[in-house]
Amino acid sequence: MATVSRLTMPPPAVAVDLAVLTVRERSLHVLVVERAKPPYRGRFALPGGFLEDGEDLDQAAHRELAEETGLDAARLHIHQLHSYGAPGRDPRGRVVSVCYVALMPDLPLPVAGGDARAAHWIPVSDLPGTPKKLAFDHHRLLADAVEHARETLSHTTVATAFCPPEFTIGRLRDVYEIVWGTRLDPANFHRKVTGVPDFLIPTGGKSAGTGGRPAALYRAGPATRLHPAILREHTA
Amino acid sequence: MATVSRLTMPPPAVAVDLAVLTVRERSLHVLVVERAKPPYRGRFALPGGFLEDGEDLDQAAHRELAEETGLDAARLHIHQLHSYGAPGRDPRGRVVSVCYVALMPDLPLPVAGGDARAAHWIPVSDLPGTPKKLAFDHHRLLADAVEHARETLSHTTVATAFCPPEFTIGRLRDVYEIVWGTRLDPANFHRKVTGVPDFLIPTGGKSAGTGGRPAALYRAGPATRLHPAILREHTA
DNA sequence: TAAATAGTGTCTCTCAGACATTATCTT
DNA sequence: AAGATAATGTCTGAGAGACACTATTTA
Repeated sequence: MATVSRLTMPPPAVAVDLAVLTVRERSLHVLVVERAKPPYRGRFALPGGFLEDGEDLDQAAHRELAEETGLDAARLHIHQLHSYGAPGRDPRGRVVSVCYVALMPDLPLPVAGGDARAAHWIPVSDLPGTPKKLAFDHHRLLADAVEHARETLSHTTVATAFCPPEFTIGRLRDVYEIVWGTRLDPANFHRKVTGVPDFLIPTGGKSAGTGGRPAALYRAGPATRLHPAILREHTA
Repeated sequence: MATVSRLTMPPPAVAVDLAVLTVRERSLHVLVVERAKPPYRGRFALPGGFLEDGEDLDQAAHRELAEETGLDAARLHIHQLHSYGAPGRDPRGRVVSVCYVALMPDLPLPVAGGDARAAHWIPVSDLPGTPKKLAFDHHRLLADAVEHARETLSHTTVATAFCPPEFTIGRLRDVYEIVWGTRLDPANFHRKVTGVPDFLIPTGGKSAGTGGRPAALYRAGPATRLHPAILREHTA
């Protein structure tokens, strides 16, 4: 029965979209591209594209990320999040989108041209208020991605994905504070993150002049889970 | 470019598959159906089917669950988990499957016939050892679903989805012990779950004779999150 | 010098784990 | 009675939050 209807209906297209997040200028930003063609011509959209032949979903996500940003996607933290298939979510026809979240440090974007379309960082905080800045239902995809990132920070080590290869504990704390929109006690945060085995590996270096005592530099260690979690709510 | 290749390749079909889990006979079970047609004819598979026209993914999951089990899916805990699109995962051609997890109490299954195919509960513990009892890559889907269920128990209230409308704290503890494969201290568990606001609502009733002191009956309250979590590992 | 950031020490409160004790049923 | 399960009480250790205090830089 399902097979019959599959043969008699126009089959849905499968797309892969990416919510690429970074922390810059003290706020969470998302990577968007300006659409060159209808529908939603000229509007911002999450980067993405249709699944190609012989390609797994994860491969498609990596390919799209490389095409849109010119970055080596293999080194980024990228994870499948959710699929969206509401009828009418794409005016061209039936499209099921598999959404991926990617977290990356604040790197310069390649200029538009070649494979890469014009890509921009826009602050996520601008979005909740503004009415439908993004094409399709990408507003919803982004909201889900941000919420997932927020929750994931507390019990995993992915916050380091927002940081450059070497960073201070203060920069790591900035990530938590900016993504969560809260303030964390510097002393307790320091004690917490340095107490998790294999989370932060000291490199021996010291940070340069930032108007305070130089901080020790760390790189991300092999740990992926935080036990116990770093709590976001003070209400326990 | 993505659009071009989409027009020149056979478009993938989109399917929805369900890992329906329950706790019965002191082990975690999954609902499987016997395949009536090739491929994998006669083998067990997770219930599922192709997305129909004008249907959202969640709707398709609910429809499939109702068709396969005859149950009112609206009252069950059902949640999208992950999508799978590896080339070759279905010998008939390109199929992208969106997998859902459903948790339900141990209810009688409708007999085969009508829309419903022959459905069976099989214990999940039988699967890791046995080589490829399930059709397609449903082994992987099931493993991911079970792992998700295990992790979700610790920080949400979904364990009550495995219980009948009224249950004792001992039955709830059974759920945790069976799904996690561990033993939990009855006294500490009781103190923990009764201390979470809006998790368990006393109904005033008492359990019948089970060879011990009658236990108070509860129903699931409106709480969805557990703060702090119920820990599965004793290693902190 | 003041201001800013890094890092350590300490106190308290919450809570998980261990386990003793009491309560109430079935056999 | 004995055994089983339910529920409460108590102690201890781990850890989060609050915050005082020291250390080391820039302006």
